[in-house]
Amino acid sequence: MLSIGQLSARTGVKVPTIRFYEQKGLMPVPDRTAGNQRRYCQSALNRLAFIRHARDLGLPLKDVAALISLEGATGPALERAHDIARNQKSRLRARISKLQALECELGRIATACDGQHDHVCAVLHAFGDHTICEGEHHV
Amino acid sequence: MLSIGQLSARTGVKVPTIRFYEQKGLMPVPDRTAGNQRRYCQSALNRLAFIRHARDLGLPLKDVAALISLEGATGPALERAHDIARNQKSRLRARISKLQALECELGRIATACDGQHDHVCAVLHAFGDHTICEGEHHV
DNA sequence: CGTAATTCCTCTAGTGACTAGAGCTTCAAG
DNA sequence: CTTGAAGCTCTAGTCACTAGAGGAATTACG
Repeated sequence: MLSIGQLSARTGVKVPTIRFYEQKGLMPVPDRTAGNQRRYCQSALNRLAFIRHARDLGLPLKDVAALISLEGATGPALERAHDIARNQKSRLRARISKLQALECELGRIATACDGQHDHVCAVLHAFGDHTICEGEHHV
Repeated sequence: MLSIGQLSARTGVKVPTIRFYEQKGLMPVPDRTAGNQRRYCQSALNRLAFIRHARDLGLPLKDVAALISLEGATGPALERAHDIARNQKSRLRARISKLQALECELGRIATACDGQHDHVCAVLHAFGDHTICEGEHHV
């Protein structure tokens, strides 16, 4: 049986975050000691790792909740899980290509000034001027 | 002189967002009609484009505010603008590489199940199991 | 067994960057 | 001059946490 602090230490998830997940219905309501402190078992550790992993992958909590509700399910209901994975993948891809365009532009901006600073800085101008951009980046 | 709605239409920034920027001190306090409605001139349009562009580049509002305060400045104070651009570029690069790793993994997850659903779905398992991952992705 | 340090509890409120809605007023077109 | 769109202020909600207050329980040490 783990205290919330031990659970936190083993998963890297902060203590208030664990309580927050419980409040949101993502973590099961744990047993309590006589003194009202939470005690967790192995399955809670697995659940928390699941949440953490899905969050690392960028899923919003409601998608995580949807996946949790599918745990142990079989049959066509599982299409939902695939949808979530596929959707997230395309969101991610769109995000990546946008960010790459922005990185490219930031590179241009960062080198736009010769460092002399004896004039109005080109960096500021570049931040302000969308029309300088070679590619589109307002997705 | 533009109404807030016209300014919104020309920049693609929503009306409540413009008011929000004003409240945060990013947009200058505009003139008002006798009936208390905001009226904007060209410089407000430029300012809003500046904010929007910097936001598109991922800068938080406080960095945008810092850049705005440097507008028209010359001399060594402008190092700050370069810092902001450089910092943002490296944040962005880190973010991109993390997202790429995640995309890769999501691809694996999305194809982890044969679509039969007559067993416990591998997608769910893959979401839960960090150890399957080939590369590290908890940056 | 006593006490001190640490961890835990609940609750509220704050973050960032908006977004939504209520309830009212003003403006522009016909 | 009326009507409907667009404007106003203000509050509250979103998401995913995070921080702090004020107090109770647990653990470690002597």
